[in-house]
Amino acid sequence: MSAPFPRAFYNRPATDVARALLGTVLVHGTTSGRIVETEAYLGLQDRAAHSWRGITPRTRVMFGEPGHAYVYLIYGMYECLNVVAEPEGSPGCVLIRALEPLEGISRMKRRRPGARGIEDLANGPGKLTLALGITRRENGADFTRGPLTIHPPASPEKIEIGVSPRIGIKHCADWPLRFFIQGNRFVSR
DNA sequence: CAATAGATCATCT
DNA sequence: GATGATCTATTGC
Repeated sequence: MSAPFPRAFYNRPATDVARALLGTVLVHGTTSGRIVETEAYLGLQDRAAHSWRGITPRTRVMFGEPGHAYVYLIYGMYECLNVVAEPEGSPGCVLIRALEPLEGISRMKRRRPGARGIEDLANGPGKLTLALGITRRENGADFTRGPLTIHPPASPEKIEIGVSPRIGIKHCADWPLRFFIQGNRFVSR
């Protein structure tokens, strides 16, 4: 596997990072998956973003150095993984919404007993954190160092990027900030 | 198939 | 004290 992306990869607008992450490989321990769906959250202008009001204990990492993880608990039960983008002080981030499982599939199945097939293992933000064993312990982790890392695709590929409004939010519900690999069967519904 | 309810808690008002 | 960047099971056509 090639080296993780350098810090500079993450140091640009959240929408750019969201598109660039499609097709890349997220690795945690012995499990990995190809990122097939992302959403951008912009920060102060974006009322759907947790960081829109400014720094709080929870949103602190999003105002920090790019290339770190922001993991939070949603609805009291599930955790969601975000990649911090943009220069320090600018709180853009990217929610990872779906993965195509690559390595450690038997382990993922064990962590997700309800899943019917490979498609259901990580085709949603709460599912992929369970499948890869990512929890709030990983909040603030550095994607350039590990054990949680993101790598370029193993082989070059051309993908077609689909765009739509984001899922499950109330504010700014019509902003086209969700990106996915067109036609991929591991994208969430 | 589509719609809906329930689980469950950290975070912010 | 209200509110979610969700998922699953269940109900109703």
